[in-house]
Amino acid sequence: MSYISSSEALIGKLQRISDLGEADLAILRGISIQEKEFQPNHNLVLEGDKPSQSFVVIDGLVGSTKYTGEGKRQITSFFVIGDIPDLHGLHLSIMDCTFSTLMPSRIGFMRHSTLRAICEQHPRIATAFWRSTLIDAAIYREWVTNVGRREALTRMAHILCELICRLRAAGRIEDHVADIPITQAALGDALGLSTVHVNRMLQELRRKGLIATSGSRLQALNWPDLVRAGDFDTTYLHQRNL
Amino acid sequence: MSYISSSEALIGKLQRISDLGEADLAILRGISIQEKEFQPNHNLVLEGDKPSQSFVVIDGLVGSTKYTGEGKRQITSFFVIGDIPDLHGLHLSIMDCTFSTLMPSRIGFMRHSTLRAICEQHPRIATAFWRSTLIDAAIYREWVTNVGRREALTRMAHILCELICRLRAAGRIEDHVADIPITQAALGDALGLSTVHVNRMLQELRRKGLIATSGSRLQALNWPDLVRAGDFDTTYLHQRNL
DNA sequence: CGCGGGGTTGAGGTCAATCAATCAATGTGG
DNA sequence: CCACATTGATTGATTGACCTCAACCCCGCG
Repeated sequence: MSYISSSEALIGKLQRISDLGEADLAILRGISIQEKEFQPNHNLVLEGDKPSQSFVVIDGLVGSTKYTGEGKRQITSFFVIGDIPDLHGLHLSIMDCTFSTLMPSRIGFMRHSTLRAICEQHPRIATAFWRSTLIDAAIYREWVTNVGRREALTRMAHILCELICRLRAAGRIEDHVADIPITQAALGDALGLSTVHVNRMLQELRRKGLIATSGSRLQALNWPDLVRAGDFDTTYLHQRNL
Repeated sequence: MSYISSSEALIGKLQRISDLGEADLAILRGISIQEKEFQPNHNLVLEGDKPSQSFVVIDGLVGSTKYTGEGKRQITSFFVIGDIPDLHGLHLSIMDCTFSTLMPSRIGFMRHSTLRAICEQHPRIATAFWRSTLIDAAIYREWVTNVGRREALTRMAHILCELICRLRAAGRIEDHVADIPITQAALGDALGLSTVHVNRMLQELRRKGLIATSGSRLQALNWPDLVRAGDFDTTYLHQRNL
C-alpha cells in the first residue's frame, strides 16, 4: 500500500463528501498536523477526556468504543483513512466514548484552536466538517439497526460490506480485496456477538462462497450476493462515488 | 401540559445546549415556522426523500426509524420537545431514515434556505445547530451500545432513564412522572426486542418497585435504583443542567 | 522450546423470539 | 344500547439463536 501524507488523507476524504474550491484546499493543506504511529489496541482518546485536539486517520483502522457497567465492550463505529473520528470533540467538551486503534495505525493530530479559526473564516470548510460529522451519525444510525434487528449472519455480511465500501472509497481496495488485520474479537464487539459466533458466521460466509480470507486479507468473492446477504444499501454512507 | 410556541421549543433546546446572546435569540425568534398537528404513527419524512425543510418537535414524541430488508422496524432514536430530528438533512441531501410520530405530536417546519442563510450570517447559531446534531450522534452511539451489549432488562431501564432525563430537561416532567403514551411495540422496536419481552421487562421493573405505570403515565419510583438498573450515565446527553 | 494471542471446534445452557390465546379499552354502525 | 371490530397489553408454551465454557490448534516470537 502506498504511503500518503496526512493532508492527502484529510483532503481526499473531504473532497469525497463535499465541494471545495482550490482556495479551500490550500487552507486545508496549511493545517499543521502532528503525525504519530500506534500499535493495535492503543487508546487515542479516553471517555471522559476533554481534548484540545482532534485526529485524522492517516492509515489503519480506529474504533469508537464504549464499555458497559459490566465491562463489556461495544465498538460503535469504524474509522478508516481520512476520517476524523473525534471531530465532534470540537463542540462537545467531554468525550462520551473511547477511541482506539484496531490495527497498526498512523494518526495525525490537529489543534481545536486551528480548526475553529478555519471554520470561522471559511464557511465552506466548516460545512464540510459538519457534513463529515453528519455522515458519522448516519453510520451510527445504521449500526443501531444492524445490531438491533438483523440476525448474526446478515449483520456480519453487512459490516463487511460497509468496511469494503469505505476502504474502496478511500482507495485502499482493488478488486474487492481488503487488507484489514482486524481480530474476530473486534468484529464481535462491533456486532454485539461473541467471538465464537463471529468465527462461525465467517465460516458460513466462506462456505457460501461470498468471501475468502487468508491472514489479514479479506476478499469479496461475490459482491452482489454479499450485498444481498448483508441487506446492504450504500445510501447511508452519503458518498458521491459509490 | 402547558402549550408552548414553536419558537420557545426551539430556543429552549438551543439554550440548553449552547451559549446564545440576545441578538442570536432575536434572530431565532424571527424564523418562520409552519405548525401542524399529527396523529401517532404518521410519517413526517421518508427514507429516500430529499426534503427542503427541517422540523422541530413542539410537542409529542418523534422517532427516527429504519426498516430492514426483512421488514423489521428499528427505531434508532427518540426526539422530544425542542429537538430537530432531521436537521442533518440541511447538509445530507438524501434521507437515510424515516421520521414518524410515536404519539400525537405538534411539529414545526422550517425551510432549509432560511436556516442556511442564518447559519452563514450568525456563526454562533450555526455552531449551536451543529452541536445539536452532534448530541444526536452521541445518543446514537449510546443506543448502539445499549442494543449491542446490554441485556433486555438493563436495556429497558436505560431507555426509560434517557426518556425521563430528556423530558425533564425539556420541562415536561415533575417529580419523575412522565406522560408518554408510547406503545410497547415502539419500545420493542427501539430496543431490538419483541413486544412480548418488552411487556415482561416492564413487569419486572414494576415488580422491583422501580417504576409505576398507569395508562400513559410513567413514574420513576426509585430514581437511583432505576439508574443503576439501567447502567445509565447522563454524560452522553451533553446537557448542562442535569 | 515454551509462551501467548488469535483462531477453531464441540457440548450444553440460557435468554429472548415465536406462536397462539385471552383480555381490556375504545370506537363504530345498526 | 348492543354486536362487532380494532388496538394494545398480557400470559403460557415451545422453539431457537446465540452465549458460555472448555478444549485444542496454529503460528510468530523471545
